[in-house]
Amino acid sequence: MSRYTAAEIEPKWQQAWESAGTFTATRDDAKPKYYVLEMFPYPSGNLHIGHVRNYTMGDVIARYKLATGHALLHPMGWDAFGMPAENAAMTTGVHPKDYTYGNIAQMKAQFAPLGLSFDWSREFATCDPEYYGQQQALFLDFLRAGLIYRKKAVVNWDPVDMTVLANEQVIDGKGWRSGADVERRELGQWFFKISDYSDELLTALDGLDNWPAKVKLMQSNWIGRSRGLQFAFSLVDEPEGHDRIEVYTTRPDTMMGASFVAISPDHPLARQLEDHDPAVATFNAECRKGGTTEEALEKAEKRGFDTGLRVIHPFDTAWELPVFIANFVLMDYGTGAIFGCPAHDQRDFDFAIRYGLPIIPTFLPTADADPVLAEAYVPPKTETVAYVKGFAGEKMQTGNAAIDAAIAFCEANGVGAGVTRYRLRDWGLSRQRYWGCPIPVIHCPDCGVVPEAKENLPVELPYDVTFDVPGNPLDRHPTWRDCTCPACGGKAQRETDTMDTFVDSSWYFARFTAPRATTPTVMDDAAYWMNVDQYIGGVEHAILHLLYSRFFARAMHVTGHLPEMAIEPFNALFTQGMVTHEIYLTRDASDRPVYHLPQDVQDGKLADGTAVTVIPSAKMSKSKKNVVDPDAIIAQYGADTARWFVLSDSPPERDVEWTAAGAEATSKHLARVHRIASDIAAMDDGTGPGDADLTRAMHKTVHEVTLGIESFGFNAAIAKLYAFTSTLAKSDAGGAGRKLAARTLAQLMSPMTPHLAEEVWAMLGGSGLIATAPWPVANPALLTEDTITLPIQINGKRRSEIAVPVDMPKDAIEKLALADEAVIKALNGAAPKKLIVVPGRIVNVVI
RNA sequence: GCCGGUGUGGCGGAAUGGUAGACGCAGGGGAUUCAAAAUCCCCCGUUGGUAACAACGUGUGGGUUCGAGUCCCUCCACCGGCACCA
Repeated sequence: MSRYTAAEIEPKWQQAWESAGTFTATRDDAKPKYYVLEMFPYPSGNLHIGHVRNYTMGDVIARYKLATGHALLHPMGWDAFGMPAENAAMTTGVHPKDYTYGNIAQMKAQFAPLGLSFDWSREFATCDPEYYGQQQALFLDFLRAGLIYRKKAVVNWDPVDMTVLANEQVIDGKGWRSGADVERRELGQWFFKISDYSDELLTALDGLDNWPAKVKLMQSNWIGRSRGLQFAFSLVDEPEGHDRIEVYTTRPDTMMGASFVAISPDHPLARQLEDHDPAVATFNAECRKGGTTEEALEKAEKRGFDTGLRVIHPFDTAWELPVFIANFVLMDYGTGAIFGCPAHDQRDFDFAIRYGLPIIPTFLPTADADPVLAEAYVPPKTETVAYVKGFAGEKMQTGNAAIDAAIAFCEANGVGAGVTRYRLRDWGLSRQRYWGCPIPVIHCPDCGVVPEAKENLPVELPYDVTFDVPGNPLDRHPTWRDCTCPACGGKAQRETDTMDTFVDSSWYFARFTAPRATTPTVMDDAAYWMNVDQYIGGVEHAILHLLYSRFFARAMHVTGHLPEMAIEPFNALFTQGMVTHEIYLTRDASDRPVYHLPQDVQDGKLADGTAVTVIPSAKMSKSKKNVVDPDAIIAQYGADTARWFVLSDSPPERDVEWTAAGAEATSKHLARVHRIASDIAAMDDGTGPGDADLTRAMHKTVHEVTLGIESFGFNAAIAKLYAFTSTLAKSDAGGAGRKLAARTLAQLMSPMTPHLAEEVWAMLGGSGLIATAPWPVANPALLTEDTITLPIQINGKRRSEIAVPVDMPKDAIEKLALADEAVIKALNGAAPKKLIVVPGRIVNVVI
């Protein structure tokens, strides 16, 4: 009897698929097409167990769709631009290009033994000039179509290294290398006009039936449509060029409770004041310290500066309000100015206490409540329950209706206008970095900003750069910057900013439909393969990547690069959980964190006995070193074991904490399947007493596993396969029946453990490759039992059970239930208060 | 701070509002063996009880329902995102 040796069978079948071209995407009009895509990886150089889980899931879907008769597209590529390559260049001196392509080669080699059904003939990396050149072509088309523009935007500025920092590089408000206090500084940048699509991107979410509700909700909140009032406060003493302050509020019903106006330190008025008043300049400079993230801004201590300016309340010319500059007002949102209503907003309440401002309630929980508040009273948004001091002295109720009424009242009285606003901001794509797609424009002293001519694309990154000083090496490259203006032919300079790597990943799915084309896409191929039928990736991409891709698909349609049917590029989305692991940490002499790999930690200690701090499970990341290397598991047990284990261990949408235990058990199970199959292969054909039972169990399993795969219930499907394996092992069916059952088992396992499945299939005389054998179909007649056990509850607690024919009518079940011994005893002669019979489910006797 | 999610035995987890704990791991017992490995069989939420059985039990506290892990509200803990990490 042969033994299960993964190391022998796995390369053999990988070779067989390769030479048969099993997974080469081929257009075939006789079949439905299916495009399955997993979010492509950043080539860190090391495949970790999270990748294995992610790509195995996609592989299961891909193999299942192939077996159910689809023309399959299942491509793979590399999201290859980004900061890590530049960081490596700075720390180890390796060139980002060599680093990246080296990592790609290494990771591709790690992918090979997993037996994934990728069509490698379509592979590309986003750092291939053939790819980013087409991205530059898209940029030029978008620019021409008015989808890209230039404006100033804030960045994190390291005043010591004189360089722009990513949010990740700002730690507690300080630069990660210099340790200097980071400042917010404005820079001219390129922007995609994604805000033009706010409403479209929001309403189109409704059509995404096969997207997780939580992702649609997150996107919806991110876009953040709000209805509010925009109006202006008149300034009492008008500083030069300013006679009013425009504000936007979603709570116009609280206007009568206003007690101050606050403007952003970046508001034009604040900037003007700072030019004349050193105290304002000092305050504003203080406000500009720290990083640019919304989190940092929101968590910062709320501070204000009284400008001494006063404004007039629009409904009472005698009512003057002070104007503060406040660090919590953001120039990017609304108008960069707000009015504060301390009575009904906790942040404003705290601010009012701090600066001695009045707290004027316009609503109270009840008509007789104390109007002196101890904390802000936030009235319910949707219900109309509170007592309200409304406009012009009358009382009204709160809620959305009141907000609408407030807008109407203000409009009628010539105070502002109701407007719809979106939280979504335009997408800044400029990055002051080397390792990205160069922005193909030229700055000409005579013509200004001039797009590069398409025939000059790709604008390739120069190789001869150095990373010995901070900043973008393109800025100090001796010759690359110099060029001729495409418009006037005079001397000019290239833009040295490169594109945000989110641009790279916003259209790669479209590029896979024609990866070698000399245009970004080919309409005919895009029309055939798009959309992605199933997209799979981490929930951490639920907002930005997916929103940007949805925008890009629309922009590509507008510029003639995608058909209209592809403007929502992902038909179905599955967000898989992350593989997490504990983080092991020590501190160096200057108290900086030093991370350690799990393999270097034993019982909470390093090899030299140093105790490590254990941080609870977190997303695996290279920088935190909490990664698990799948190579060792594959070497010891084989790919099928690794694949089965990552799928069986927990539901795919949930995070899973990796533990080494369990791989051994999986390996034993696969060996058991192999052993059972070889025993069955040796049997003579014929019938046996267990034929009917085995057939029934087989059809049930086909049904359940098929449903499990289609609904991403991989762990539950695997549980059914365990159960069926035991059934088969114990069956006394004849050889013919058992061979069929074993072949079917192999087919059902084939998406998860493709190599073992092929081996078993061949052993049992299956024809051709199991990968392309038609998927088994369950006979519906064999899926139901003749008799079922019905639990009987008394007052909702299970007390007994009865066996009934599956189609027994309700009244017959009632009679049978009332005749049950436990029920008779509980009733004690009395009639039940209520008798609930749910056919096929349960009986509940209420006493 | 804001937005979204998750919480069930020793562990991973299962469960269209209908028998909570499927399946797997770990653990215990047994068979086989000279012995072991491998394999096969049985037990396995907590407490009480010889047992039958009973009570309790799905993060907390409430609610809706004949019936709640599942629906609603409150709170707690953890995870993800917050626009320059990818």
